Order: sequence, then structure tokens, then C-alpha cells
Amino acid sequence: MSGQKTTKGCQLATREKTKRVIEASEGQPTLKSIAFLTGLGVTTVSRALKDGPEIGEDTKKRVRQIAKQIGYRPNRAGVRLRTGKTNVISLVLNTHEDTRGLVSEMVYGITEVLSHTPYHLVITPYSLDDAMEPVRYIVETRSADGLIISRTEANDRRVKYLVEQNFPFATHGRTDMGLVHAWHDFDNTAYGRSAVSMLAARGRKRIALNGPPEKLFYSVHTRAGFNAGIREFGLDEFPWQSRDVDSSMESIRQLGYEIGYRANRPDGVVCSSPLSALGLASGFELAGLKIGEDIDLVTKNTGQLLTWYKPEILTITEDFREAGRDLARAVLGRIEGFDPATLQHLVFPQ
Amino acid sequence: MSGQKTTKGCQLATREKTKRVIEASEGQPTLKSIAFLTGLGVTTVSRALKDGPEIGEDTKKRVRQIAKQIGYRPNRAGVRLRTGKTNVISLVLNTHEDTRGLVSEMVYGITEVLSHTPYHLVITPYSLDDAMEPVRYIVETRSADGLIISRTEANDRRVKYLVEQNFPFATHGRTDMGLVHAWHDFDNTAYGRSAVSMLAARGRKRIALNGPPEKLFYSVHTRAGFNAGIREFGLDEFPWQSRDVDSSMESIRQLGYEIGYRANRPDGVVCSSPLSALGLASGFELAGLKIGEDIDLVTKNTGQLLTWYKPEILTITEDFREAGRDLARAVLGRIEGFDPATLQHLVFPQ
DNA sequence: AATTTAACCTGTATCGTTACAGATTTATGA
DNA sequence: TCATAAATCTGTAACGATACAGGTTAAATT
Repeated sequence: MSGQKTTKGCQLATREKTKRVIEASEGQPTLKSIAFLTGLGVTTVSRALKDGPEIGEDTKKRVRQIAKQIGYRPNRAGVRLRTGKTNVISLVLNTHEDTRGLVSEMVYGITEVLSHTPYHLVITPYSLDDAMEPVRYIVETRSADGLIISRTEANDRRVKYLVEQNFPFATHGRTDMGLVHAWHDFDNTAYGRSAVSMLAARGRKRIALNGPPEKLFYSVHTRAGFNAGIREFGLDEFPWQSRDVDSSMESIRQLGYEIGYRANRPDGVVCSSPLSALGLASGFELAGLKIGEDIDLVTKNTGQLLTWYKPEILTITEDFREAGRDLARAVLGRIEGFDPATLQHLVFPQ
Repeated sequence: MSGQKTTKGCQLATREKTKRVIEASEGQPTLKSIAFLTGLGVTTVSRALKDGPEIGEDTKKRVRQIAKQIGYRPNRAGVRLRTGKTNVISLVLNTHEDTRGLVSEMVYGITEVLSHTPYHLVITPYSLDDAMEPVRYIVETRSADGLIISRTEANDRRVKYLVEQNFPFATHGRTDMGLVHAWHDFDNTAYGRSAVSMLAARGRKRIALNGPPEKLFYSVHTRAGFNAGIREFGLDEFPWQSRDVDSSMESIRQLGYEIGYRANRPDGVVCSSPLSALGLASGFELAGLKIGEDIDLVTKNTGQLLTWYKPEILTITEDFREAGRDLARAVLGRIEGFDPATLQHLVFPQ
């Protein structure tokens, strides 16, 4: 019974094909439109546009020309449904991670690279609670071809999971799990050491480190560089419980204010983010200290802003736009199957 | 001939269905998996999950339960191909427009609202050359359900086009074409007036305006508010050719430096962006002026940063995260067909 | 008892693309 | 001359979802 129905359906389909093709020539052009215009089959057109080997050169040329003329653009949903290819790169962002413009710089760097490709950038946010959730979601639903994540930990569950799943990704920051993956990182060890050396050059002796959150792996690098610098230049560390980038500006400022009043205080501070440096500086000044005289601060800097505006705060530049570019290139490389070991870049502070 | 083949194909399809359904139960679950597990038809499952009226309550409950158990998530490509619905909101951004973190604030605001919906945020960048290009692309390829654009001009081609195409969108900033559309805007007229009043309160008399690029409509609002303030408080305008946000920081700084040396200079400046205020301040200071004594600056401010850090620069806060939230709500409203006239929000500076 | 109605469910075709398994034509070899 | 290979091209099914046009069953109506 169902057989008979089916048969009829199929025949009908065949008979009505021409009609539909003609209708299809209106609206957004599809492979069908091109097939109709060239008199070729849809399959041929598809392969011709892909420069497939079974298609004659003349045909390819003709198809390409018509495609261009009528402004054909492959339907992403069609491709995605058939092939699983999404043409999407997802940037997974912590909603709180912004340190005034770093994110946008990275986004621009990424889009800069992606604009020469068929890839789009999707921003996937997550709250501090669960960093795994968006990653798992994207992998399970295959809603992107590649992933960029940041804020890596030494032992990062997301990285472990992504490597296990063999899902293309790149991280902003390294990990320490013996797993090989694509990453881009700023050399925070070099930064820590350079920062201390800048303070040493200004005659500072008792240096504090206001580093990143301890669970993030780059806190270890920063600390290592800091320690090396302290030893190398024969300085003392002034220990404190550092308030990190994730703390509120208010609390960092409070810290600066309190410490600023003490007799026992550092004469130099290495900061890991412009925001925390600004917060501290503001607190110190509130306590009557003069930056550059009573105390020196070194921090990372994205642009020229701090340099011009408050030259008393010493800066070393970290280029987030370049990080974005590099991360985008790395994910694309992973998608194309390149060895992750070749997609690791450590950027030395200039 | 083709008829016979077709028939055979169809019968085969019918016969092999069961096999395929069973295979389908591995991997990412689909409607088919649920249909198989519940013993229902795929159509029924689809309608049940949509809470369609023709499906019995018990069935719906059963379907929903199984769907939840096996972690069913609709395949976006499938939905998109069939219905045209992309579940994507596209934020069209000028690659140069960033004013240090405003963009990320807006992005976070948008994702905050979208996270409670099935929508994703795609960032579509464009270079200064052609603002129409990405908009036209998105509309023509229907690659998003809605659009957010910024940097509106009084007579904005993008808005005209989008209204003509009846494509859901919201703008950051108003337009002046007699076209009704969804927008969010900061009341720059109020800002201009308030800024002047702050300068007046500090005894300033000769006020300059360093406004936004003239082609952007909000330059008109800013100017109107500025003029009103000048009149209201009986001050003089110090005319200059304002360097706007899009100019390089270097050139703004240069301007401050040059003007700072002249005898004939303003004693107050209203700025439209923190960046230009910082550039100017830096230039003025380089010329030996003391901000807050020799000259006063007022600017917009995103966070607390300027307020703490350089209280000499007067600030009025514009909340970009709220703008993002509002714009997201507005586009979603448009997608749901709400009257654009009800989706217009002017935010008064606090 | 026959007919209508309502409630509930199902199969088929379709969106645009590509993998696969042929089909056709022309050139090549024996 | 006929079989074989190479070069080109084609139709069908499938990806996962939904619109549409039925189908079935049981209760309500005549």
C-alpha cells in the first residue's frame, strides 16, 4: 500500500521537477538555478564549483562564470546539514574576564584573519560557574568547527576534554598536562623578570607581585619570572596576598590605600593587568603616595594609553590583537589537520 | 526508465527505514531517535516538542521526558534549512570603532540577554570602506534573523535598506529619515548640556567641543546640547576643528599640545569619548597645563576608571552593557514582530 | 445504525548540498 | 570491429527538521 503511494510520489516528483527548477530561479540563487541556466545537473555544478577532477575545464569555467553573474553563494545550512561543516569558529569567553578592551582587541584580531576565509566568529559566553558547559555543548552539538578558549589552568579540564574528543581548538595560554595542543601565549616569565628589572633600574628594593588568579597557569609563569628577577637583581620580595584581575577594582584600590599608609610597604609592584595597576595606583595616591617617587608600578599595557597618560606607571606591552590573529590561524590550522605542535607561539614582550 | 529506478529506490527506502532508525540511535540524538524510542512518528515527536495542539498531553510528557533523558538538541542546520530560521543575531562592527572596551561591554550585554534564548551572537566586522556590504550580505543570504548596527548617520543607507527589506534590526543611535525603527540611544543632547553645566559650575567661560565625527548623527545631538548649554550659562564657545574618536590618539594629543601653548585657548573642553579626552589631557599636560586648574575636561566614561584615576577629568557615565542588553531585547522584539515604535529607548545620563 | 466530529497521530515532500553509484560518450587498444 | 578504458556528466538518497495533507480511532450526533 505504502509502496503504491510512494511510487506515485516519486513519479510526481520527477514530473514536477522542471516546474520547480524554474520557480527556483527567483530568490536567492542555488545550485539548482545554475544547473537550470547551464543545462547541467546539480551534481555537476556542485563539483564544478569545488574544482572537482571529473569535470571538464570548459564546464568549470562556464559554471563559475554563471555563478558569479547571478551572485551564487552556497547555503550554509545545506552544506552544514550534509557535511557537518559549520564554518563557525567559536570564541568562548568568560563574561567577567574583560580587562577593558582586551576582549575587543582579540575579537578584532580574530575577525581580521577569518575575514579572508568562509568562517564566521560566534561569541559564546559563560559565567564563572562552569567553564566546561559551553565547550561540551559546542562539541556535542558540533555547532562549530573550531574553538578558542582562554584563561587556561595548568590542569585544564576543557583542554583534556577537547584533546580526547579530537576537536580542533587553540588556547590563549599554555597548560601543563603533557598534552600537545595549539596555543598562543605571552611569555609571562620574561614579563615578570623584565618588570622586576625595570624596578631594579629605578633603585627599588622591596618588590611586591600583584599577579593573576592563582588557578590560571600563567600565574605560575609570572611568579617564576618575578622570582628570577628578584634573585638576579638581589632584591627582596614584599609578600602580600595579591588581588587579581578578577577581584573588583574597588577591592584592589582598597588594598593600595591600606598598604600605602603603612610604614612597612613595598617600593615597587609588578602588576599583571592594567586594571589592577590603575586600581592600586589610585589607592596609593589616595594614601598620599606619589607614583614614580614613593613607589613604582609596572604593568602590562594594551595600547599607548597608559604610556602617555600616566608615564609614571611603567608598562610592557602585550598585543592582544596579534594574539587574536595568531589564535585564529592556529584553530584554522588545526581544522586543516596540521600538527598542533607546530601551532604553538610564545610571544616575547618587546 | 527513470520511473522504474525511482520506484525501486522508494521501496528500498521504506524497507531499510527500520535499520537506519536503529543506527540513528547512536551519536547525537535526533527526532528519529526519540521517535524510535517512543514508538511514535517523527512528525509527532516534532510537534510534541513544540507543544503543538494536536498532540495529547500524555504523549507530550513522554516525548519531553525521553528527549531530556537522551539529551536531545534540535539540529540547527536542519531547522535552518527547512524554516529559514537561523537563530543568529549578528552584530555588525566597524573594526576601528573600538574605544577601549566599549565593544566588549556591548557584546557582554547582548550575550547576557541572548543566553536566555536559543540565539547566538555572530560578530560581523567591516572596514571603514563599506558599511553596506556586510548588511547586504546578511540580508541577502539570510544568514541571521536579526541585526544590530551602530554608528548611525542622520541619513543612513543601511537603515533605509533594512527597513525596505523589512529585516529585523536595531541600531545603536538614532537616524533622521522619517523611518521608524528600533533603536537605543544615549541622550547626547542632555550629555552636551550637562557637560557644559559642569564646566560652568567650575567657573569656566571659553568652552570647546571635541565631538564625534560629523557624519554620525549623534554629533548633531551633542552639538545641540552643547550649544544649549553655552547659551543657558552665558558662556563662549572656543571654536576648533575637533579631532574625533576615529582620529588617531596621536593626532588628538598633538592638538592638545599645540593648543595648550597658545595664549588664546579654551578653559574647558567637552569630549565625546574617554579616549579623546585622555589624548587631549596628555597633550595639555605636555604643554605644561594642569588639568583641573588651567583647564577642565568633561568626557563620557564607561566604568569607574577615569573617575578614580584622574578625578581631574570630569565624567558622565554611559553604560554600554545596558546598551547591549537593550539592543538585544529590541532585535528580539522586532523578530517577534513588535512595533518598532515601542522599541526605542533614549537613555538619560545619570 | 449510520454519520459526523474531534482528538490524535502518521507519511511524504521539501529546504540546499554532497556522497555514491552509476550512465553516457568518446578515445584507446587488441 | 569489438571490448576496454578514460573522461564527463547524471540521478538518487541522505543529512534533520517541519509543512501539509491525510489517516485512524473513539466519542458524539442524527
